[in-house]
Amino acid sequence: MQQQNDFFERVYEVVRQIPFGKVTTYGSIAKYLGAAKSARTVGYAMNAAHAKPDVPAHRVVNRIGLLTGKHHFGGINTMQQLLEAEGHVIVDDQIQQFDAVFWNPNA
DNA sequence: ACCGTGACTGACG
DNA sequence: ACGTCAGCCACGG
Repeated sequence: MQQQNDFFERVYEVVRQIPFGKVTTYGSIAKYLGAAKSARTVGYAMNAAHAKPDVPAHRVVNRIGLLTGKHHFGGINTMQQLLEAEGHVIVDDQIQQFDAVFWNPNA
């Protein structure tokens, strides 16, 4: 029963495994943790991930590649800039070619 | 212990 | 195709 240990730590561990230039979704992480219905909780965990430099929270977006959590970064454009620095193309706060850069932790 | 909030998602009309 | 509603889990007050 380590699964009920720190839910947040579980999330961070998955996020750290996201390869450079790739992104994933809250739902995929939740599913990987065995709590597919806890996508919102994953997002909440990311809120606390701000204190974890090893957790690239900017690589985590919602299911359509929208930077819903960008406001939680230092600056409104911080998340977008970080993603662009990794080669992503963002238009209207949405990652273009999202399917091509999506990384599924379950796979 | 109860209620409200939230970086979500899927289903319905 | 688009907008709206409800469910879900964890945390703070």
